Amino acid sequence: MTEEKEIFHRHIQRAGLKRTAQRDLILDVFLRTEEHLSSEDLYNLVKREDSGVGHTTVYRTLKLLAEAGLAREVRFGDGRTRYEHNYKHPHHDHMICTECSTTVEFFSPEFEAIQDAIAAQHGFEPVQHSLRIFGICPNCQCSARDNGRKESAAEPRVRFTSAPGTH
Amino acid sequence: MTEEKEIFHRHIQRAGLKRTAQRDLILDVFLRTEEHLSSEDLYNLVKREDSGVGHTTVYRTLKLLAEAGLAREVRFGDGRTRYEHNYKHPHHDHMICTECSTTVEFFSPEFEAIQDAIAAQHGFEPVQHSLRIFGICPNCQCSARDNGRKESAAEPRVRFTSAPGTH
DNA sequence: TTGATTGCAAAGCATTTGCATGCTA
DNA sequence: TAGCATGCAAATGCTTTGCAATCAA
Repeated sequence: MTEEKEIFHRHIQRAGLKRTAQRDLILDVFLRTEEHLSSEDLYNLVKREDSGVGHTTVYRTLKLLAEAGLAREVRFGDGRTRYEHNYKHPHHDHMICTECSTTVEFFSPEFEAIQDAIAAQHGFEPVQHSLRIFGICPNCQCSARDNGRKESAAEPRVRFTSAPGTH
Repeated sequence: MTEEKEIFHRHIQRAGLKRTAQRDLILDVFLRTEEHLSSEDLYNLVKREDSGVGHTTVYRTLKLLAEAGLAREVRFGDGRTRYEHNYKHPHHDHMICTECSTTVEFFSPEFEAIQDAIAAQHGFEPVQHSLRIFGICPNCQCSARDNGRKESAAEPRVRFTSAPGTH
């Protein structure tokens, strides 16, 4: 954690920016929270410790953290940007429950290999990738079974709406 | 194409909806365009043929097409929803150029297999997935070389901004 | 005739920016 | 002291909804 702070301050210096109490606090709270935080989530957490910090600053600081390599943007399909730890949290992908939004992180070397192969096949120089598997988590599968499949074919206007996320 | 229209009308009937000239036109234009269209893109195309059609109708009709299984939502990381053909355009993933936004579609059976395996590993019932590989396309790699790497390390406020898309 | 459809205008939302004030370096 | 940072308010951009008028079945 101290290491991350050093990285942050070094980044700030290199970029000709300034160290401030807000930025320090925001980084601190971010580091203490092992979750996928939206700028608003983090804002709420930070506000608890210093109600004077504004949403804008949190938003801007998250971008700064991403620049510094400490945070990484993730998007799960609800229209909001989240951030996860990036430093010493190597690349991984996500599986997201379409029912309860629980997310599981995973890493598959085979995946990485195939991806590079595909990129090469098309002459692309790979930069990054985003893989999200949407599915129903074990928990929600059980609840569905318990509830005895509530939606059969009765409603007047059927909800055909496609599953969340992108394809 | 006639087939798609039948599917659409059948869907409309089944759902107790109504067939309208606007919907027919929107579907028609959509089918004629083999691209990833945002609701606004499609709106602009449709307007050329009937300036009376509103953006809202296009937007709503695209959702309808998705329900009917004719269109499929895709998101490439700029914050806008696009639609691509879904009928007789089996599942595939995308590779997106971070420079010029060119997209290449691809399909990898190995991928599909591994994904199911991963889902199973975690007890998830897979619903769908989204894989996007961001990279630099052959074309842009050349232009970069031609321009002699314009950005070295001179600018006052360096752009560390992370690559587009999610991770 | 009934109820879905349309399209305008306006609301929602998350994100981003303008700007006067406040603070690091 | 110069110039970056802050945070409020307001703008943005895309998406979604309210609603009165219109139209398909």
